[in-house]
Amino acid sequence: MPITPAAPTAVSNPGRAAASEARKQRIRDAALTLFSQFGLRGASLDAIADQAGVSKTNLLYYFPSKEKLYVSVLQQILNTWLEPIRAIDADQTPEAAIGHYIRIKVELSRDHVQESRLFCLEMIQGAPLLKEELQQDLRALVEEKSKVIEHWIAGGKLLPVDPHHLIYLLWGTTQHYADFAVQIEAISGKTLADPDFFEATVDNIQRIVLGGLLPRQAAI
Amino acid sequence: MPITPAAPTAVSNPGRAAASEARKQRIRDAALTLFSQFGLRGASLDAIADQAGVSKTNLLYYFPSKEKLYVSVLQQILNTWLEPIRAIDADQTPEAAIGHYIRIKVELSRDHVQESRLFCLEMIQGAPLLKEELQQDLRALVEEKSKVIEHWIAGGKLLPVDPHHLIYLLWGTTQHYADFAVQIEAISGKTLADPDFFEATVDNIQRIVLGGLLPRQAAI
DNA sequence: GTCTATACAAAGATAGAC
DNA sequence: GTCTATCTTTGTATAGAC
Repeated sequence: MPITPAAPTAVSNPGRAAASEARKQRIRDAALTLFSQFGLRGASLDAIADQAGVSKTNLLYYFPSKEKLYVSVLQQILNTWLEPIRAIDADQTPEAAIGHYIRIKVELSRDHVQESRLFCLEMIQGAPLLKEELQQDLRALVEEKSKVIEHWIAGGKLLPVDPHHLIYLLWGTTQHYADFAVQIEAISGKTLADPDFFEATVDNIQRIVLGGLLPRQAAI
Repeated sequence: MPITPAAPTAVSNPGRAAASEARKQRIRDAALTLFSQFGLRGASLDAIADQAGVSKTNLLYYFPSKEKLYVSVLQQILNTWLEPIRAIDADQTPEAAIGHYIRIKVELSRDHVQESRLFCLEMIQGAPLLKEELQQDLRALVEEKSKVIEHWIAGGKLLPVDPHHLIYLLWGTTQHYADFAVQIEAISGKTLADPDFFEATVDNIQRIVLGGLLPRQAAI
């Protein structure tokens, strides 16, 4: 047994740093659960510490303040969050690229509900802690992908559409399944955890966005 | 001067009830502002009273507890919120009905940002105070309008689509402009208050949803 | 109806022992 | 690194005077 995770003794214990990081991650996970439900102010350190299985004092040893903890959680999310849009590439057909993007985003809504909700909460509050990064990184990323979409349109592969609004529609529509899951469950009686409902969700969004609702006329 | 709004004397003063209701409404408005930003727990009565221009004690005279106030605010929202979907009617063409619905909902996102956000917050938290009404009224309403959509599909006026998912797409997409306004402003530099941006938003959503993105083939 | 004063609990954060 | 005890602030709510 080379590693003793609970060893509280000396300084340069092998595995000590790892154990410390593991505990920090446990606290972040608990924080995500509570922040995503009640927001920064609404969640208490008491409740977070309880959920993480540590004492409040101990939590404050790892994260010196509530806000530091909150920022630390948000930071982790942003990385996950911008991944799918990065994958959009001019070499793909728009059908494949957008269809795939929809699927990936619905998967995110299924597998990372809490992240989606915390992100949403932060936006609703005016994103005081994320505004900078939105205006820098995200804006640049969207601009880059908008060019790809315009390239498709110029090549006649896509009907004319404002790329920004297309992106907003894709975001809004897919995130809705995470943020409003309660409403969806109240109405449809299903969640994305149900494989059939998941596939139906992806399929319907893809069909509406790509093909539209109105029957095609015979003429061009 | 038959009406003395500030008269603190007797009981059956004419205009007394009206003045009382006006003050209650001012408190509700202030509560909406703060609840929609920080949630039920995150908003303090102190801040709400301050925003409404009354003392905290006085606020508690009109609304005996924080939760009562919160519920009172939510109740008002729900009515506004279900209005647009009620207007959907089988006698319209689907193009007109859905096109109009999109416009109305984007108007809501422009004119009732705070309501949209508070509704979103409540959903994210699992809608503890609204779940009942969602499962009853809203579910029935959606079921009714889904029949209209299916009627259109059966008549060949609409391509086959699951009505529920269509409704979720319309909700998600339009509300996004209220709830994620900060993000949109960070990227596009515009808000729905800008008439051009408003029209572009309505137009693009309508075009994507009704017409789709892929160019029509020559054949049927 | 409105105010001052206050009770009482919860919550963030620190001090210091071990 | 972890714990107990404690300080301080904030926040909901009530009592009672005017």
